Amino acid sequence: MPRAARETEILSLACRAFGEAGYVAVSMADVAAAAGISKPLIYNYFGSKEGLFASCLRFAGDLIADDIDRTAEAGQVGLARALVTLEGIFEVLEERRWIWRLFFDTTRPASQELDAIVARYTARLTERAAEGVAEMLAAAGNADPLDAEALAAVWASVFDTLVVWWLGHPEVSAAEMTRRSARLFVAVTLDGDAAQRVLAEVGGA
Amino acid sequence: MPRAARETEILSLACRAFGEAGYVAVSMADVAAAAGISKPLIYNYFGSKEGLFASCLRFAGDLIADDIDRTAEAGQVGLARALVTLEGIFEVLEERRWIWRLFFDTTRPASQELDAIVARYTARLTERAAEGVAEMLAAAGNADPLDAEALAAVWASVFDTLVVWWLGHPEVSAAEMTRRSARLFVAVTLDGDAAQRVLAEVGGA
DNA sequence: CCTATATGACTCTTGGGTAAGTTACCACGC
DNA sequence: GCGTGGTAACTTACCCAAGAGTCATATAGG
Repeated sequence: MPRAARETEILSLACRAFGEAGYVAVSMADVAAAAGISKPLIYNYFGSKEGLFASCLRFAGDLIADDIDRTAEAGQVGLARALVTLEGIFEVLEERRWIWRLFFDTTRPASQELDAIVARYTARLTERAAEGVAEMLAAAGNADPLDAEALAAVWASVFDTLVVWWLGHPEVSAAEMTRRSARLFVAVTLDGDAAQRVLAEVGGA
Repeated sequence: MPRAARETEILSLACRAFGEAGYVAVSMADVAAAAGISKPLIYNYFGSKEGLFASCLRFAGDLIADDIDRTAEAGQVGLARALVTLEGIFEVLEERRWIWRLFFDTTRPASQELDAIVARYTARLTERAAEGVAEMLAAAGNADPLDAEALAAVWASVFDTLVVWWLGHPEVSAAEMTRRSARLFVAVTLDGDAAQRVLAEVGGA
């Protein structure tokens, strides 16, 4: 089998393995066995386990980051923007949901190379998140920079949680997830009066 | 040093190490070095790495679960309930924030014993979360069980994210975090109209 | 015959776990 | 007071499995 085809196959299997089980839980022998080849061939093509993971990140990153940029141009703001972004993510991930988790894998080794790749791809995502969060806080008359930081973290984790929940429910389609997300946002926002009441109680500025 | 005192010291250091770095990233040699003792002593007192982690979970669980029950009795519903719960958690964790992460450590080995301990302590938390989520969805006229499941997951991750963000900002007090959380909830809920507009667009039931 | 594809059979490090022994302390009979 | 034995606290030096990474070698197409 020619190198290019073999590399693609290995990469695809590795993405799934890393995404589903996490970096530490996947051994090079596992990947080799899944691909029906021997370990040295993977080392020949990808150099190291870290190198293989780096290739997975680049593959997944190109897929996701482009979509984030695309949906950001729809011109929505606030929660509507969040929902449009989610819709795009669900569509892109439909047949390869596990690649999402590569970027949130806490078991990957602390290496400058991997950090740089993750940062490169998440930069666009976090930038878009920061824009969306800034819109929401501005609408509420809130200019606290730490609030913005915390809210961006919360949004990222909401996205992550919805995708991970979806991973555990393979029968649910991307379109259904989009509708579900919208329903959940509506349910939560309906309770806004309660939030303001509590805010007044705890004396929040 | 007598056994009880030594055990307490090891446990305290192990909780911090596991909580901050995660199960896989902490070696028994690390813990031993931090405690200024040798590895076999830890094995003598805790049996295994998993046993040590189990003890950490029990220690942390007793602290947190009691508080969840306490705040649940305040009788709040919906977002107000979420905020009261968060307030209690922030107070309890003030001086040992890292123990929160023990229960969300995805790098722990898949063992029946650990699963049981985590389940025992999180049962109360997830039960309370399910109640709160049900209240919110009922108010929105939503009876979809999968929506409830997904929203409970989202809430848990929002709590987790806020605590983890707080971990990274040691100078912020528990009271400040409570106020911050309330402000963020208000900012998000203000945008409810947008959510309903999008829901109509995507055709959500 | 030469290069790309491919492998079996290694090495070496990491880290969980253990066997066997050493020291410190304390109760107790004299 | 003081040997003395027993036990709790503690360590050194090791074993062993898992898994990352390598080397010498084999085969097959141009």
